Amino acid sequence: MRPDIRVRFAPSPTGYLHIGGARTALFNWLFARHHGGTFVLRIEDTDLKRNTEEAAAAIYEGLRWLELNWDEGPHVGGKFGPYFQSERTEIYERYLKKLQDDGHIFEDQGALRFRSPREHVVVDDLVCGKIDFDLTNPGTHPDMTVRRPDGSWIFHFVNVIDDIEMKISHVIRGEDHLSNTPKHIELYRALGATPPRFAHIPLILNHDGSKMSKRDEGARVAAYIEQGYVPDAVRNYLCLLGWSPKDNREKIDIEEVVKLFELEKINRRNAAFDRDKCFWLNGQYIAQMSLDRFVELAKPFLRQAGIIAPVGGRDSVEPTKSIDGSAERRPTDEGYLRAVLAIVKEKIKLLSELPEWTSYFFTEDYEFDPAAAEKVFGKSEAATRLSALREEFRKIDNWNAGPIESTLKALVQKLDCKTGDLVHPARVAVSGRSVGPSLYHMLEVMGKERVLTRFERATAKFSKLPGVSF
RNA sequence: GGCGCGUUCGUCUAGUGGUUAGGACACAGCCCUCUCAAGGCUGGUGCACGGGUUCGACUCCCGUACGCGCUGCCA
Repeated sequence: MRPDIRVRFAPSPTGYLHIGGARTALFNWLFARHHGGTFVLRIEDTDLKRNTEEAAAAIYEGLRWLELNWDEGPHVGGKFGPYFQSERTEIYERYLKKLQDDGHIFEDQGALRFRSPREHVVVDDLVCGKIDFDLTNPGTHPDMTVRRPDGSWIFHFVNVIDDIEMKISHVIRGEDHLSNTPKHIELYRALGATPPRFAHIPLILNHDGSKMSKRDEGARVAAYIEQGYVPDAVRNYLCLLGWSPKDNREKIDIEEVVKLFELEKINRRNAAFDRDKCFWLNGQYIAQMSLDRFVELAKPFLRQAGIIAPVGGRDSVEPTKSIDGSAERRPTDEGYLRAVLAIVKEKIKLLSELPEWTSYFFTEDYEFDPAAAEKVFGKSEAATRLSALREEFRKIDNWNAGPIESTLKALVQKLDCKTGDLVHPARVAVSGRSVGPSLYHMLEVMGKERVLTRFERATAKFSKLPGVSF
């Protein structure tokens, strides 16, 4: 434990959490956890006093989703609060008074400015190394404003004061602040405070190298939540942007990263966000996670799609009307849901793909993809073969993938056709789609009765009007 | 413009004076196969450029180019 190590993530409540901000938060969190220090969340709402809580909600949501829990800050408190800058005015007044008394402040048309000592300032950065800034020229480095005429505060000033007050030991932030750092150090010195250690981490850019702005797709953490990314995967990917375990591992547990993480090992170059790799990593996480975890993550997406009941607590599958108007008989238990999810788990890369991959398991009113129907049932033998397959399936007593497969294969021999000649019609018949999970497992999960019913219906549907488009 | 940071396959990276420059994603081909994936195998593409230093530079130094950031009474 290193109680002296205190870091903070200090976002402005803009109404969303930027992916770059998320990584800054992540690196702060990793550093704190690595050393057993404290991770503080501070909301820098100097500018916008209204709707702060609302705008900050997206930040909380993003951080919680990534499981970057803060030790001090909004909701959890702490002995260095308040953690909203809008509530710290007296503190800033006090520091301003001190600077004024010491002659560091002068008025400029109503605004207050800090008079620079006009010296060289060396920033000894943990990531970038020692950098010498020449602040002697007022033309290139004007005295910074600390308070506007209307009394509102400027970021540089309150940021430094809060870091002093909150006893921040290491400032880990985006490289866009590197050039501001010498100014901040001047402030620390004028206040007689020891500056914290600084670590400026590289920025995240778009894939084409341009700066990622809030408008860019993928800039908001919320977008990943909506698209069905797994938090562990996104967090893992973010770890790899500017940091590396150096042993060629890509998928790496967060506990392991906490163990290995060091600021000195962070890259200095900006990194482009590679959506493909993040997507791939997400698939890896889904394929390798436990079924329990997958079910837990899948439920919100299934609820939203109306596939399972939108109630909290119980996720029973509600009967809906089938095509002929009678109430469907289908399993309403968790077991069926788990069985369905188990066979699509290794197939999907995003949780948002779940509805299209699972809806037909839960309703008789599933759509038939016209292209798939045309391709498979365009051949006149398809319906006949499906009918024959139904007859063979009808005889199966132990309805499991094994017997289902051997029965189908036996019929292939008998009819002297290819496996696909039976598999494809069967797949389209029960799902309406040409792609899906392993057929035999899918049929097993659906249950014999349901499969036979669907086969029958599809046979009728596709043998009636040969040649007519579906 | 000034100041600062950066520059290894398309992208993320390993590499710190002597390597056939390694891995991953993406891409192409093959295998597997009931579809789609997954998995396996194979392949191509890289040290921005120019000077130094050195027996020897991807590795060190200087310059150029390019990229990014800062240069606000934004954060």
